[in-house]
Amino acid sequence: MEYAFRNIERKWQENWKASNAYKVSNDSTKPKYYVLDMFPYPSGAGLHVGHPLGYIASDVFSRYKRLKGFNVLHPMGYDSFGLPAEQYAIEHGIPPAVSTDQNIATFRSQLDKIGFCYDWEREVRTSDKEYYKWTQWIFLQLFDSWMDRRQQKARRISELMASFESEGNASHPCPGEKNLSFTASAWLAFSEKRKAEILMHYRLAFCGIGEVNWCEALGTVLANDEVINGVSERGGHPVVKKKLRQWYLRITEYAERLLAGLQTVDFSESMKDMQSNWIGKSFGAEIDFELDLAQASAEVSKLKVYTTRPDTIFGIDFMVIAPEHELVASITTAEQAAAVNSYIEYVNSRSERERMAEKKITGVFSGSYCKHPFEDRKIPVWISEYVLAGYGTGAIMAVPCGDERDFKFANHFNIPITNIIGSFYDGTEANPTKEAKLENSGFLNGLLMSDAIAVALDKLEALGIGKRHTNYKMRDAAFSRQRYWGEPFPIVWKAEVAAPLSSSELPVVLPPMTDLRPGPDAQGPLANLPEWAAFEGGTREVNTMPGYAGSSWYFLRYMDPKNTDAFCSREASDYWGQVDLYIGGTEHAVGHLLYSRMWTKALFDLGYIGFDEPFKRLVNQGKIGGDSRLVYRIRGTKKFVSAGLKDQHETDELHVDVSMVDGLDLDMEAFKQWKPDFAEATFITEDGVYKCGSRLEKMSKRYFNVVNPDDIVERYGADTFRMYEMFLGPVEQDKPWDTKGIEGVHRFMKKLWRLFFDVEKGAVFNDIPASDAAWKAFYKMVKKVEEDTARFSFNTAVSSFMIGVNDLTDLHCHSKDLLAQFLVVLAPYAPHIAEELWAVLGQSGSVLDASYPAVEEKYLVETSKEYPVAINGKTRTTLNLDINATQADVEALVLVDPIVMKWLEGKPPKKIIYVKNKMINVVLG
RNA sequence: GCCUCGGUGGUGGAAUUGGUAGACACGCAGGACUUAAAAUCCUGUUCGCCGAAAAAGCGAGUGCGGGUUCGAUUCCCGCCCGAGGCACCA
Repeated sequence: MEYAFRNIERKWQENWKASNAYKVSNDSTKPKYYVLDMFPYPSGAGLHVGHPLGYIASDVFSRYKRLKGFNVLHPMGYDSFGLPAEQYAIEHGIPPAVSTDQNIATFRSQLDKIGFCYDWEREVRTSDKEYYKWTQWIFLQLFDSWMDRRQQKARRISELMASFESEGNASHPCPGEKNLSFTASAWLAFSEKRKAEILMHYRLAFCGIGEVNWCEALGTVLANDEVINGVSERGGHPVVKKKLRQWYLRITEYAERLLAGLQTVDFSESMKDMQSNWIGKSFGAEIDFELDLAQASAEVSKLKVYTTRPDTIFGIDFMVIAPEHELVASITTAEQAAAVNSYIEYVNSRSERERMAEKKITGVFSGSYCKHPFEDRKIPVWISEYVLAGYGTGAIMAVPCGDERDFKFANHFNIPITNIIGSFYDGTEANPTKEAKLENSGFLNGLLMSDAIAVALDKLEALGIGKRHTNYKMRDAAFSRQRYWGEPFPIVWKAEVAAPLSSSELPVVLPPMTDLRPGPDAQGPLANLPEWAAFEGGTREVNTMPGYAGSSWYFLRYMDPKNTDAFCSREASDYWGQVDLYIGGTEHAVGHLLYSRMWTKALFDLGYIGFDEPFKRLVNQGKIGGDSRLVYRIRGTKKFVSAGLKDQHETDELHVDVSMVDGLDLDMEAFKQWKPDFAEATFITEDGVYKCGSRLEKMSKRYFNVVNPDDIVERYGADTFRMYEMFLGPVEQDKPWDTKGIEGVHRFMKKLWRLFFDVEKGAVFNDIPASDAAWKAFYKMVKKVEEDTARFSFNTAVSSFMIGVNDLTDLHCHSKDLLAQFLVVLAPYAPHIAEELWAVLGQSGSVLDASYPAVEEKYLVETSKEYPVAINGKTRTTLNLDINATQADVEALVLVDPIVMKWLEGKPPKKIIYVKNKMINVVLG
């Protein structure tokens, strides 16, 4: 009987489906464990072999946990709103809902073939109205909340209003408009519209004005990476910045908690670093400098800068403000007006990307000066794009001797540099040290810079010209898109006031549309449906929510996916709690992970869930790269030259389909038939073989290096595929796909099969008790596999299985009692073959619910060990010793060992080091 | 520039706390079975030296240069290279 994996896998997949083997109950006496994969966007391209890597790892782990007695939640769904479906609709006239359904069907069939243990009854789709009803509902909760900074907790808007009515906003400074301050009586006197405006400045989901990349020709808003050199990627049309009404999430109010929460979760250090760098907390001061405006208007008198180094205040040689700074116009003098205007024009012509990417030094003098607060000197105010409007106050005090960018700027524009750090500054580059003793620094003279920071801050605060300030790099998250294929907002505009719908009016269903042209005035396609937009005497919000809306809370919906009364019952979320293990790629490091952490915190604050970090442990799977194959065409000809000879010609490199190449050898006939262009190709070969070049790169259709898991499963089976993906290397590491290597794993599967069946003899398993040696080999394997699985070292676990099967084969072990237990250990990795053989052995029930074998240590006890004997650290021989040998025993034996004696040359050793269970080292004199 | 991760045979990788470097595989070479192929099995496979060969031995060896240690892929210092992320972030 042969290993007929196709039949076996089909049979058990149907069987498990029929018996609801993967159904998970919220009602269980077992301890819970929640294993989550980052759900996929169902793209039209389907899955390639790189996608399932993380899914397989989480599946193995889920099955392992189940065997260890846990009630395991392991769901799957689709992040099915998104731009590609909308783009596809525009290009092919197929509505996003239709193409999305098709894509999901493809994904599902691909996933099913791999034999995952998902409970599909819990599937979620973010584009399903029963799902996005709750996305909208959560949005309403955020809209109806504000951050109480004193309590560091979100509270209801009604409580804020109550506080305004009794004491104005003195206790709760406005996050949206920093200088806003009013009394209780002033609040009561405000118009309803003004009140709404003020509240909007507090809400966690709020509406404001933001700049977008607007392309007139396409009539649409573009993402940063769709804009190249100031023109659209598609079509090359000009792109300008346009101010638009946009929705935002006030994630900045959670900056501190998002930072603090990182201490409580088990993410990789690099992941935590990425998030804290994104949040970008820094301590410093906001300092007001008095403007010395000789000729400009007197309306403005101060320039506020943010600095992390107030200790360097005496080293200021100039000020720089961002080109977008609100003071630009008022501080520009008449003489400088022309220069400033042309500079601003130049800056406007540059995309954000360009401004950030280039190292070019540009800027212009405004003509105005500031007064130094402690010295009698005037400081010129410059305008330059290296200062960003959105960070700090959009203005800096430049200290060229201590800051590299300031130094380069000063050099470029010949601004004299003041040295406040003596020999620490050599005149050729800035030195950002904090270790120097200050000079030329008035009251700070002689102080160590790191100490001077506090002294300077105290003085500035005492004089009322500056104050300590904690700054965050992170900005509020834009939450609206001028697109169609996303969640509609549950908001109706009435007399320019945003009115939330009530929960009972949800969901606001996305109306079907076939023509997805943008609406007028930079609005999304929904603006083209005035009859839909008109609602209750107002106009619906026609923007939609961004891709990350639905994915910010989906892990909660899996807990209670059918609930029609709540996004998830408190009972369900209390039972399942945090995601114990979250597996996904690093590309979501700052986006999705920060947003979902914020939503979780908000829902926690409002009392809807009992935990404020969603993911207890995060594992980032690496990417599987494609191994591309390249051919080299001699320029201007139809001649292709083999890789080894290509340097002798001027060639163009072309990707060829990896399926036409065996190793590096090109199938030349297949190549000629591949595309009409190549029909007449001729080849310069190396001994008759055309060798392709190779390159590791992203798996992508355009490189012809995509490998479809369906093909692999068809050829080798799901179990082999699963084990091979795990065998490839550590899950967290990027690695190339090499289809050839799968043979080894497949051979392992067949070898395993032969422990049960012989091609000629049929069944060979028997009731003969397994030998101690067999048990020893088995338990050694179990121990290793279990340890490795627990620490996500799946590749070494697979190799332990191989060693185990090799050992049992050598020992001719076919004992049923041992083999049955083997199958349990194997089941998480290769569930189909395990279930089949489990049934073959006549075991009761399903292997999925068997109990995991406990390692019997008695078989693993060693009485002796083969010790390596090193001379001066270099292993020269081995010595078999009793496990309890003492130092004296060892020395006696070592000294009579012929090899050791040879090295000693009759002299006594300086020292003999014996580390029990490890090694012996003889140190020569 | 900054942050993070990495660099080990022809290839993927192993070595969990400083203790036999190269597990397990792929590939390759040779062999067995076969008319042949597939499948399967066996042997070898870090490099160099010595040898007809085998055995044994010697030397080198985990990106490079130092250091700590009886002993370093592992720890420390200084470099080089690669991948990913962030970025005129004050």
